[in-house]
Amino acid sequence: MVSQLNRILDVSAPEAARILLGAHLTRIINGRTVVVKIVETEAYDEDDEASHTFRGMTPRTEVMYGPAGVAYVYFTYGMHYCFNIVTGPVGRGSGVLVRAVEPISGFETIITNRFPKTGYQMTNGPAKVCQALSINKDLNRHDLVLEPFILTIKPNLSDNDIIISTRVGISKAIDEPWRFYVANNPYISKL
DNA sequence: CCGGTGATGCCCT
DNA sequence: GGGCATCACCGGT
Repeated sequence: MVSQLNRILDVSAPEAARILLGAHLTRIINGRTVVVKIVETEAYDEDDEASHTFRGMTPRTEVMYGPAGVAYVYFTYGMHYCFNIVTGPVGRGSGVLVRAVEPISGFETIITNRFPKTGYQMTNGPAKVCQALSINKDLNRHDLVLEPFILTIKPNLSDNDIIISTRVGISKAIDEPWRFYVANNPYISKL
């Protein structure tokens, strides 16, 4: 079945990374609702050396080859999760890493999940986002039109409000301009 | 304020 | 067995 979300994100990873800026994520945790706005993204595509899909499909990356609008959650550095949104057509191993979000509501839950961090430090990094929203391996392959984790696309930001730069924390394809973030937003992971 | 580094487990070669 | 789409802390400035 093809959802509206599925259709909107059935584009290249960099295009999807732009579209996803400003989108909302609604996460229901123990009956409490948390809403955040996506403010920083990175695109990863299968002909991209830095992508998990660069060397082809594996059990871990199979989800990235599936329909757009599904969550790809992976575990890294022995202690952190990162959350991606699958993009592109079925058969294309591509996705967008959510690197930073701005809390919109449900502050108490976020504060609890990120204690003792406060303010911008709560959600200005990909693993921090996962901790704040209680995202772990259980949400891998989750369809983001369904509770308890829903993605809502918002009207595109104007180009003036989007900064493009190189990606963070990778050692290959370090010059590709596939990181996107909202201009002047204090939750950005780094300048 | 900034750079270096330890923590810690899973995936893939 | 190497390396990792990270984070927080520590020490020197």
